[in-house]
Amino acid sequence: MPELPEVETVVRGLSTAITGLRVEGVLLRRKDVRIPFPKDLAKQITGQTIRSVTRRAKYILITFSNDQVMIAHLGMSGKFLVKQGRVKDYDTHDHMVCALSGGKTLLFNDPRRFGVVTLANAAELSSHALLANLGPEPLSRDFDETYLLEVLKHKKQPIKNAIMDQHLVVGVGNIYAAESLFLSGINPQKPAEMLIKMDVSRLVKNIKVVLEAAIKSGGSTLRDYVRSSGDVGYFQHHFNVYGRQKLPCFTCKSPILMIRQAGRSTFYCARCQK
DNA sequence: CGCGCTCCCTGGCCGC
DNA sequence: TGCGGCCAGGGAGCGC
Repeated sequence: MPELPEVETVVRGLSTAITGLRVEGVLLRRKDVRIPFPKDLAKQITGQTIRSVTRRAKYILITFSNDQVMIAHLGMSGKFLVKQGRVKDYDTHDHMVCALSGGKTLLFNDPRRFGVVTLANAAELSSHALLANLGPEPLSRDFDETYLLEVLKHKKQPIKNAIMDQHLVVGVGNIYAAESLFLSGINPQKPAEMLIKMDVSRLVKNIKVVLEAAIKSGGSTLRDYVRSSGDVGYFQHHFNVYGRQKLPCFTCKSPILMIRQAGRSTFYCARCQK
């Protein structure tokens, strides 16, 4: 499901829905997703109040009144759902169920189980193994032309793979990598070190443009992705290349190509992207 | 050490 | 309709 805009959308929805509520009970319906749930998860958060819901990269951070932070990642298919009332019949993939005050129920559902739910102390959060080596936030001022030029220097890997590397910049996944390279007129196969300053400048700008536009649309809804409210996102209607193989480029009418890079599908226009 | 490949897992869709 | 194959928004780990 999620790249940065989808995670940001989930975080905003969750923040509104559950901030200030108290955890009345936790049910784990299996012992792990991608990694085991902490053994003392229920004990650590039961009775605590949810202080905030924030984001770092594609990780959702739920901070409790005892300074425990739940670090959650949605992987490919993870969802947080907030329901009014207590849930009786669970979906097969409802792995974590949190009963909250106000009669609300928070569900973590993840069919493919590539997601993560774990805990850390607030004070040790930034040095936690999952968060310690992440690159800058793409929408922050730290992500600029000077930075990207520097980290792409001497990188021979294709530019698309480079911008999807979370150590280099976070939040850019398969969709938004393709879309930002299209807007920048850069061939996704171009070795990163071959980008000239103007390419890098455009790429930085367009990564920000595309992510911000997607957040405004509530993210992209593909397949069954829904926000915790059950609403869907709309940004998929703005794709220029993603999923448009063989269809005419909106700019030049030549067919969009689909190739495979590092095991992932890449979509681009060979005429517009050099 | 930098990079690509494989794998984790389930489900939906397509073609036969 | 049933079934096999292929694909999927992520990322860790391994081997070259």
